[in-house]
Amino acid sequence: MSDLCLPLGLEQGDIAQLEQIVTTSSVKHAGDVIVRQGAEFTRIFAVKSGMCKSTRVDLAGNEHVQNFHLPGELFGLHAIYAGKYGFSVEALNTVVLCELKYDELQKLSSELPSLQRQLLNLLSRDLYHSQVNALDHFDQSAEQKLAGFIHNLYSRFVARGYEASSFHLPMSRKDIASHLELAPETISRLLKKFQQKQVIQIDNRLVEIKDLPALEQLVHCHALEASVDVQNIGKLA
Amino acid sequence: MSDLCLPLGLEQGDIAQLEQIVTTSSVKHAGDVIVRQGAEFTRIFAVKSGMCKSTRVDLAGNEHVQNFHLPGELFGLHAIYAGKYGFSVEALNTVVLCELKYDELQKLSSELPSLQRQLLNLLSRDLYHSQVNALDHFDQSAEQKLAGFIHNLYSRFVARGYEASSFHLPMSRKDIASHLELAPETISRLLKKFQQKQVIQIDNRLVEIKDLPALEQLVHCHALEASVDVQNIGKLA
DNA sequence: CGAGAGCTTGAGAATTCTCAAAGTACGTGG
DNA sequence: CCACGTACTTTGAGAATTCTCAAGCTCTCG
Repeated sequence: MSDLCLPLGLEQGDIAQLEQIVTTSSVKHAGDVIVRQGAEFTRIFAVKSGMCKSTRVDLAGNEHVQNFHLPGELFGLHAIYAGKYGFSVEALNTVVLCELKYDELQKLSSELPSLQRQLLNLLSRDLYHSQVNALDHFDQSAEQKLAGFIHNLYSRFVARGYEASSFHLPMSRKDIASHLELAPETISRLLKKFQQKQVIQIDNRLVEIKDLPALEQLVHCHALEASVDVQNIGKLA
Repeated sequence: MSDLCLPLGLEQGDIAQLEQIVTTSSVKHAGDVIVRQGAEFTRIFAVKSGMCKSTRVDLAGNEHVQNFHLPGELFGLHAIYAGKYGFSVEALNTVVLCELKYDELQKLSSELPSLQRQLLNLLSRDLYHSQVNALDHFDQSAEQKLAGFIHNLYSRFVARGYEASSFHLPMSRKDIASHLELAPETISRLLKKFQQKQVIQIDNRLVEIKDLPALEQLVHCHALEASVDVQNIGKLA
């Protein structure tokens, strides 16, 4: 449990101190707002189970889905600097959370060097992901983005030890579209296309990955497309 | 100078310690590589003068310009977690840099609470920018992106105390295009369009902002376009 | 002054979006 | 337990932005 909630890699005694001092748990249900954009920053959160989405209303008034938070993942670190949250966070299904008060966490970290190092590592990891992964998916086609999204979810489930060849998407097509900056219609069309290529099976919000190598090909290599299309002409016609 | 190189907001004595222990300076020239993608992480850098660009070769082998680094800005913090740099950094013109060895910085920060806090703040600030600003510019049109880019450069120059109503762009159109994920031809066409609208004056790589409110309108509001177009039909015909 | 990189301009092509309508799932109340 | 309403999803057709390719121009630097 401490592994889920605080993947901090601390020494045993330090973990105990951390949990006793700064951690509380809470349960949220689909649609519950956990954090409101612009609210004062007091806590960081860790997802123990369930899934959340972070959304932001931009300067032009449009809402964007920034990310989805899976079990074992943290959110809120971006708000340390500004002192307020840059996103709203909402539960997509039933979610169990850890909450850590940042002021207590910071105080404790000045006493525990391993905690301090770990905090810097966590921030840096988020920074790395947000700067590097963003670029890796930047100029991709809609097809590559969606394939990358499904594969990314798969990888994150696997990394947490879940058997993830099939999983539930608790978010709407519109949420996925907003996250990838595509139109919901495009998501629909591409999911169907992937299914026709036998790469995935999609039944409402349940995804099953039928051909992982093909999915990985879709992410990186546009060239696959033609050959798969040829293979499937017979089946579709 | 310490203000430029280390905008850390530390107490006086702490600044002195930091500078003496971990800081060295170096000068680079246009085209010099400062950091190579994938190289072992040892240092973070601060730009004292000049401009750099961070680039990354993605998994598909395409190079992207991640960001440009202006005087007073840091780079390298993303690499703490992975232990290696995710980007190559190259000087765009003559650049003076501060270099800080991270292991020494970390050691010092466990002795200086204000430095520790400041490190967390800096990481969080980068994270905030990379997560929030990325979203704010995500689904914008090419026009909004480019206007936003010019306005962002302007703001960063102003924040550092420069008189920035006109400034030099040391990067190529191709670099700008790559940074905004547009084609270089699109950059050319839009710069010309902005000039025709009398929003900026562009002469090769020198930009002059002629109408700041109009530029800000371009960033946020697509509606302006029509009216400006109408105003300029006479002039263009 | 010449060579090469960088920039501009044009025309046609392609991806993705928008709008509209029909179909489907889910939760609530009868 | 079924019926209904609402929200979500799918599908289609046409429209729009941005890209690609190609050619000519220009600036810089040796």
